[in-house]
Amino acid sequence: MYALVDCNNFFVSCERAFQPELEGRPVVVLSNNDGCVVARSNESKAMGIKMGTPFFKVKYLVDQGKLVVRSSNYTLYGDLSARVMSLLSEVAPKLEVYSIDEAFMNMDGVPDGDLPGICRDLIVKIRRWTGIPVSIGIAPTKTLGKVANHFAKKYKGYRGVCVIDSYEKMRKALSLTPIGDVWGVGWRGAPKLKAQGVETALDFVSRPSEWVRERMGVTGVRTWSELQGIRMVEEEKEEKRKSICTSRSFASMISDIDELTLRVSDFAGKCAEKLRKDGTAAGTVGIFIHTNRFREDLEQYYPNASIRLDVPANSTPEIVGASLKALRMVYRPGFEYKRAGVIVADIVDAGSIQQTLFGFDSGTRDRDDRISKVMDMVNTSGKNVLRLGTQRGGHYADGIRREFCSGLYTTSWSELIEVR
DNA sequence: TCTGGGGTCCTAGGACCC
DNA sequence: TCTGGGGTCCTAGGACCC
Repeated sequence: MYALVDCNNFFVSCERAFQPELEGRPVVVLSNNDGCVVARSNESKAMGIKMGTPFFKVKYLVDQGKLVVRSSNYTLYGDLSARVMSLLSEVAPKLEVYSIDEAFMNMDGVPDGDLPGICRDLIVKIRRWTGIPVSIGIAPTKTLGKVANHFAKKYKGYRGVCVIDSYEKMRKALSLTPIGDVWGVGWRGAPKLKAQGVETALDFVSRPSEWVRERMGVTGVRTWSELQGIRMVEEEKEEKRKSICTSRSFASMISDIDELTLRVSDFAGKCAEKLRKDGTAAGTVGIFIHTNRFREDLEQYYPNASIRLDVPANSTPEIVGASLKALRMVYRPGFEYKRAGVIVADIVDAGSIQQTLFGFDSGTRDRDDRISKVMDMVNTSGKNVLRLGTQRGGHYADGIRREFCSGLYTTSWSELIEVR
């Protein structure tokens, strides 16, 4: 069986873990730039605030004292996530961390009858040791685990743990699950299915597989099988990422190439760091820039460009250099840019890099690799203390609005000094 | 005034090969 | 005017997830 562990309202719960006075109050956490709502407490959900709502639309509630708001604090969330995951790994024979707030425990080998008890104890322990409330869904497939988890969250009677371990329970659960709530269906898929008379997950599995294949392709059939207890979603192998993206929206619009150069350099430097941390190198470096899609009064332009490297690289000078070359290919003056990003792809293991036939570039490569090594040694705190001349005069997150940020409860003292 | 960020997989269609 | 058949690889874009 799988046990899907999902943290309840994770970002809000992290804020509450260190600010107990927020307990019981309507709370939302905002995205970067304090842009939109990305996490809600049960109380703010009950007020009708939707996921993704732009903050300016609910600001009046904050002004009236009816809603508490926090800027997102990913350092804090990452830290608490690691603590929760480490508690899970003590119990699970195999643990797959699926996202910052979610993990699949593969409980194969543990007697089914023991699972509810183990999970109940785990919930209490996680709450006590980290302050984070979690719910657990137990089922033979991951997709059914998701279904079970929904019930565990929704109905208090389950005390956080819901099990689907029989044909009857499966049918019952599917009949109570709207098709749009099924993992893998999505907001585009649901209306199409409803138009064909499929309202619930049970309606869905009652259709023949060919019917599903025609309308939803092979992924649809996978979901269809999983809902009936047939494992189709594979175990995640511990593989490295195939692409890495660092992108940000700007607090205000930018049209100057020099200013864009600073931002793109920073994003590229961050990508290079992530590559080195993974022990990989990228064969392609791409950038994109975007005008503000919400400003219909302004002309829009959203080009992208990429550079193929002769030899995969992960040094800051090489990645930054390629990104700026790509930027110059597509930059056009006269536009107001709101967002930019760097994507590195065609990722390979750093150890397996083949030199070009004649090795013309090996001189600068060695130098660039040494530069990067030193940068990593100095930049241990995650802040760009040491950086290239083209990189911005600070951390890559400069120019990002964080008006409602709570304290840095779990970050180290040296970081604290730097942030102040 | 103000609207996030980081991933994966699948598919259709074009380019190219014989 | 008429103009094969079959295969692979790559890419962009769509859809989905958190």
